Amino acid sequence: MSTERNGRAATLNDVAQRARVSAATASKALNGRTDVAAATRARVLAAAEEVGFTPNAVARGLTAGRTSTVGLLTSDLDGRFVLPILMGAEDAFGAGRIDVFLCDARGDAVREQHHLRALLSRRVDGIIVVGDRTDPRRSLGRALPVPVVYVYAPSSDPRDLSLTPDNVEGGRLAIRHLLACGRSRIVHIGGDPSYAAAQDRLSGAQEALAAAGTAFAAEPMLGEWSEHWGRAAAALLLERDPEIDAVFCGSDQIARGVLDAARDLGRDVPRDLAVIGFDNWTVLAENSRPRLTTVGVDFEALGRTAAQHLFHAFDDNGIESGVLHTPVQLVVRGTTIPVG
Amino acid sequence: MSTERNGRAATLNDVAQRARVSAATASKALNGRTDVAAATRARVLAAAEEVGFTPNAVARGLTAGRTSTVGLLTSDLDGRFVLPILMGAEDAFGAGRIDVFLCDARGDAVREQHHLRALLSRRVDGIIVVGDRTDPRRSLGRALPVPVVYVYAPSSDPRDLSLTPDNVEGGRLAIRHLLACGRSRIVHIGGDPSYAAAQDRLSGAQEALAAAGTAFAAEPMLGEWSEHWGRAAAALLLERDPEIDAVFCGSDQIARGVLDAARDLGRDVPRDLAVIGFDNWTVLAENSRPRLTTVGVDFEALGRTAAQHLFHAFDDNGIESGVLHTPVQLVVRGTTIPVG
DNA sequence: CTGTTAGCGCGTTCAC
DNA sequence: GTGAACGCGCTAACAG
Repeated sequence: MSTERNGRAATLNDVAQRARVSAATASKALNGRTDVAAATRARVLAAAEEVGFTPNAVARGLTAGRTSTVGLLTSDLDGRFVLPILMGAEDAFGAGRIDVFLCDARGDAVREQHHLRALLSRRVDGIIVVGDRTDPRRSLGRALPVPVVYVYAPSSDPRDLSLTPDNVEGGRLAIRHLLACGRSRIVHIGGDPSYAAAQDRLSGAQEALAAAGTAFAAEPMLGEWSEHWGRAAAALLLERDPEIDAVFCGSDQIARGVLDAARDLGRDVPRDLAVIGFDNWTVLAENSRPRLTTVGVDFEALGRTAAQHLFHAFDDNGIESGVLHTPVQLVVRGTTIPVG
Repeated sequence: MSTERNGRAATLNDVAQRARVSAATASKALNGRTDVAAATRARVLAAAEEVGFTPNAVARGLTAGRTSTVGLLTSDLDGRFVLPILMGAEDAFGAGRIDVFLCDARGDAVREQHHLRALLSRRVDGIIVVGDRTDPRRSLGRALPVPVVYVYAPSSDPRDLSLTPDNVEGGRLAIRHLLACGRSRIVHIGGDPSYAAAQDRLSGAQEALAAAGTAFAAEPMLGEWSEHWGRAAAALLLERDPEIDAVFCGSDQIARGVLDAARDLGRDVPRDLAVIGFDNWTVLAENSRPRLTTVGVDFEALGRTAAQHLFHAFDDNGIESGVLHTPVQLVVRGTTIPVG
C-alpha cells in the first residue's frame, strides 16, 4: 500500500518530478480538475502510484483553512454513549472525509479546558461535546471560533445548540405501553433523584397516568442507578402491595434488579407482573429472562444529527440555537408481553 | 478564553505586530526560548493574551514533520475495550500533548484501509490497532511510515508488536483461586469455541488443574458469550452432577447466567457453589448477587503500555517485535468467598 | 493546457 | 537580543 522512500514520505514534488510536470499540474491532475490533458493526468497518476504518494492533509489543511477534522470532547466515563455517537457522526460525515479527535475529560473541568485548547490549536472545524447525564452543563462559551454541538448533556446556555433525548416522552411511552397491556396498578422505581433523567422520566410517566385519569399505585421510589437498588426497592414494594401488576424502571440496570426480586417472590413476568426498563442497554436487556422491554435512545442517530448540524454550520458559519429533544423508542421484548 | 478576531483566528504575526516585534521574536518568546529579553517576552505574552492567540498546530506540524497525533484504529463494536485503552494512552502521552484520532472500522477490512490511508494522510506519528477478540488479525503491513502497536487482537505477523492479555494465565489464576478455596469438583462453562480467548482460558485452567494433579469434574462446555448460554449450561451440569462445587466461567456474562441458574436450583453461592467469571466487566460483576469474583484485564494499562512503546518509537524510529502477553488480575468478590 | 509565483502559519537558521 | 530570510507541502491565481 503506501510505502515510504528514503525514510521520508513521498511529496507532491516527488510525483511531479517523476512525471516531468510542475507541482501545480500534478496537484490538479491528482485532484480531478478538468483543466489537464488526459495523457498528463495518466502520467501523474502513474507516478503517484509508483512512489506511493499519500497527500499530506496537514499541508492541505494549512492552505485550505479547514482541516476536515472535528473534536469529540467527552466525559462519558464508561463509554456507553460516546462510541455509538462517534459512529453516527462518522457515517453522517461520510467515512474518511472527516476524522475525529476523541478527548476524554473525565468529568474534570480543567482537563476539559486543556483538551479544548488543544482542539482549537489543531484547528478542528467543529466540536461535539458529549456528557454522561442529561443535566445542563456549563457552556464552553460563545467566543469559540468553531461551531459546537452539545449531545446528551445539553448546554445551560440556550444560545448553544444541544441535542438531548426526550426523557419525558420516554416516560410517557413506557406508561402508555403498560396501560395498553392492561395494567392498572403501576409503580415506579427510578434512579438517582439528583439526575434530570430520573426526574424527567418520572414526570413523563406521571403525566401519561394523569392523562389516563389514574396515578401510580404507590409513591415513586428514586434511589440509584443500580441493580441492587432495583432489587431492594422491588422487594419492598411487592411485599407491601401484592396487587402491583407493573413496574416502570428508570434504567435497565434497575429493571434487572426488579426481575431478580420478582423471581425470588415467585412472581411470573410478564403474566403477574410487567416490567419495563430504560436505555436499551443491549447487554442487559437482551440477556434478561425474559428479555427486557425498554425505552431506548438511538445514540447513532444522535451522532448523525450532531454531525449534520456541524456540517451545515461549516458552510453557513452559523448554527441553530436551543435544546432539541430527540425521539426515544419503545423496544418491546418479553417482560411486558409474552414473546417467543 | 480563546477569542477570534475579524472572524479569523489570531496568528503569530498579529501577536508580533501588536507587541512591535518580529514574528521570529514572538515565536521565541512564546516558546520559552532563553535568548529573548524579559521585557520583550512580557510584551509578547500580553499581546498574545489580548488577541486570544492559539498557536496553529497544523502549521507547526507541517514544519516539524511530526504532528503529535496518533491514530486509534478499532473494530471494537461495543466499545468495551477501546475507551479505557484510549484513556490509558492519553495518560501515558501526557494529557493534551498528543491527541488521538479514533476511527471505527466496524470489522470491515475495506473501511479499515480507508481509515488507514486517512490517518497516514494526516501524518499521525503512530497507530494503535485495537481488535475485539484475541485471535491474531491480519497485519497492516510492514511498509508503513509510522510505528504501529496492536492491542488486544495481536497481529499475525510476528515482526509487528502486539499487546494481548494473558488469557492462559487468567485461566490458571482462576483455577488456583478455586483450589485455594478448597474446591475439588470444578467445571468449566466457556464462550464461543471459535475464539482464541475461549480456548486460552480453558487451556490455562486445564494446565493448573493438571499441575495440582486433578482435572475438571466434567467435560468443559464451550458455547457462546451470553448469559443465556451460562444459564442453560449450568442448569444441565448442576442437575447432572449435584456434587459440583465450583464453576469457572469464560466471561462475566456467562457467570451471571450461572448465578441465575444456581439460584433457581436452590444452590447457595458461594457456600455450596463457587463461581468465577472473566473480564471484570463492572456493570455485570459489581451488580450480581453476590458480587462476582472474576479475572480482569486492565485495559487502561494496556493503553498506557501501547502509548509508551509508540512514544519510545517516535525517537528511536524502531519498535520491538513479538506478542507481549500482559498480566491479568484476580478480583475477589463474593461468589468464591463469603464477603461483606 | 501548463508552469510560475505567492502564500497559508510557524520555527529555525544566521546575520546584525 | 532581535529580525530577515527560508522552507515545510500544497493549492489558488494568474501568465503564458
